[in-house]
Amino acid sequence: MSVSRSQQKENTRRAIISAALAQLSADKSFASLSLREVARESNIAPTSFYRHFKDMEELGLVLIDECGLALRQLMRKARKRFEKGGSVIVTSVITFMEFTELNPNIFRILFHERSGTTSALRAAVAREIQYFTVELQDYMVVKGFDTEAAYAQAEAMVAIVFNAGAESLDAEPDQREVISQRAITQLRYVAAGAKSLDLLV
Amino acid sequence: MSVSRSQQKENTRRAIISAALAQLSADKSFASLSLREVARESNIAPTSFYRHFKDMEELGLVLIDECGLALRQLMRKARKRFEKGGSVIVTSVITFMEFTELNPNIFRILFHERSGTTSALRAAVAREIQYFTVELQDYMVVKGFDTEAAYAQAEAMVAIVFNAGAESLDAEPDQREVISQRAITQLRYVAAGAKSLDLLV
DNA sequence: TAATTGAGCGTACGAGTGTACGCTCAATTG
DNA sequence: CAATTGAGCGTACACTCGTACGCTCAATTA
Repeated sequence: MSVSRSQQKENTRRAIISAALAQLSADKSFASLSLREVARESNIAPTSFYRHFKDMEELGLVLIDECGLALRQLMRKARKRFEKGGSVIVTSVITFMEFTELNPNIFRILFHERSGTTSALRAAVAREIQYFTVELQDYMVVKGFDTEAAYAQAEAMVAIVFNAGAESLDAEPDQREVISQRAITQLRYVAAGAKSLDLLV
Repeated sequence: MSVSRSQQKENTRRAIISAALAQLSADKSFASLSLREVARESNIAPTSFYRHFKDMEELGLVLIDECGLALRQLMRKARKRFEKGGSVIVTSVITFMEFTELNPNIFRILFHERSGTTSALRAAVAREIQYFTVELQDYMVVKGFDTEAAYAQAEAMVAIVFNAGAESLDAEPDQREVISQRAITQLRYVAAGAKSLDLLV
């Protein structure tokens, strides 16, 4: 009945990570989360935390990684959806808004730590968003934009979508549809503007 | 040589407010600022703080108000500038980027508390940004857009400008120009897109 | 089987927190 | 001039926090 040692360690590690994610909410940011709180929630002694992470910052980086992973999966999902037909913009916004509704805390941690107090976390979040942006940029390049115009367009779109996501976090459920529709309109402005001002050929 | 009592009280109040603002930085958010730290910096006893504010949240709301005021003054400045001629978009972006460079902490508190942990502060920041957006919306309505299209356009522009401001906070000085130029490009996309898709007449 | 390893625990410490309570003493009021 | 008011202070208390240290005891290794 004995459990392998490394297996057990991995279990505890996962327990810590999910304990941390579970505690994050609208009223509890990562910065306000203490090592002891995480330890309590994962049913380990405070000092045992150090067997897995050097400090809270290291845990934070892992959390951001998890969130980034979720974001990348989201992108893949959106891509699959609109490859089956339908408007790229509409599909992307719908997919993204679904995501923020189903995993508000994952989105929250990204959005909050983006302007957070720990520069390592800020950098990590910036990297994840950059990844997201570059992916979109590539798509625009294929459509015939030069790299700079494609990046500007992609960045603007990401800013708009994230802004809508943030707005929806505090909004009443019946406002979400309005927010989505507006984001779609805004993305269309960007797409149409970029096309008329900067599309080559 | 005696100083009026209410005068003295107001002085201390101002001291508390500036002490708080002075302590905020890239590494110190309002949430991580303690009552005792503020008291120390303002040269009063911790308990004297309560003679002026019910708790830190009340101070936070006042700080957001101050920042909102600064933001509104900024808008007026931009307006004056471009009424003297020149591109509205270019002037606005330049004015805004000047602001974030000269008062990084004021911008930081707004940007950070927007996704913060205290719902009252989040609401207060949202209100200030909303004010900013509506002001821009009015301008678009005058240009001939209907109210909804004008709001969508204004909101997108605010999201883009704030995004650029946030980016510039962590950027090297020589990157600021690139960020500004990109923001200008992005705003032009929105303006051109909105014009071609939604402009009446 | 005997020795080693290492995850997890309990204790303990110093530092920092918010705030209750009661005092002082100068400005204000009557 | 006497009484009242209230900003500011010091003390004190009951927390929470991160983490240093040394132990245990099951899984692993040799």
